[in-house]
Amino acid sequence: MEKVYTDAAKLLKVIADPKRLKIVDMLSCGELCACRILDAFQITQPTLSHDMKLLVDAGIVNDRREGKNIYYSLNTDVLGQLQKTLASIFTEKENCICESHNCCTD
Amino acid sequence: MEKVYTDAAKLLKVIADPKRLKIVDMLSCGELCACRILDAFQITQPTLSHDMKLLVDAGIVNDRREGKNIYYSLNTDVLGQLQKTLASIFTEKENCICESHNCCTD
DNA sequence: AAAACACATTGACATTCTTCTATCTGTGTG
DNA sequence: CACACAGATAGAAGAATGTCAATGTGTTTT
Repeated sequence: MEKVYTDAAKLLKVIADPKRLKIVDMLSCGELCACRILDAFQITQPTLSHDMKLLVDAGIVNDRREGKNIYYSLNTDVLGQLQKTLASIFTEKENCICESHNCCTD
Repeated sequence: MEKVYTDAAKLLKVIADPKRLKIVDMLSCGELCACRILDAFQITQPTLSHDMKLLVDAGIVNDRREGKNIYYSLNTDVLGQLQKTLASIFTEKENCICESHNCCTD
């Protein structure tokens, strides 16, 4: 499968979850430490840790240690790029990704 | 979990797959029948049928029968709305979804 | 140094997703 | 009407995901 699709799908898979979507929304207002995020959910600490790892590994979120705490923030570049990719997939255009892959020719 | 997130997550889960992302991209260039889509992939007919059902059930794709064939097309409204929701989740704004749910207050 | 705190990792279990084979349904054709 | 064709549905097996309790790791405090 073409890299455009597999790359975008990997990112989408990570945010295709209400919990992680809410985490991204929270982080869009600024950096937050894990404990603050945990407060907003009814999940155990390991579960949040696992979700944060998915977000960080995907490059969607950055992490930073400050003393005992880990602070998370959004990687807006990655999210911005994802939005552009989706726009290009959702809409027909001159430089349609579709055409460049010869998937719409008769 | 807030409806904004669960609703968006449902849509994202459906398109968080390279195959279905490519299908959406193909459809962005115009209506296609199932057999044409099937040609672009190395999957069996029931597998495609299952994927198309996910897309149709999510409201992302419309289906229409014409004789023996089923024609699929994009529901651009749903995708447009999804893009707006994502934009509102990814970026901090006056009317941040986040704030309206009291998840970023100290 | 020992204890406490914040978070990560491990391992297990249940759920969901993916994809297949086999079969069914609806539509047109001889 | 019988047959062929396009696609849907059912059922099953394996893979991936979500979540937890238990434990490990790094950091600060006493």
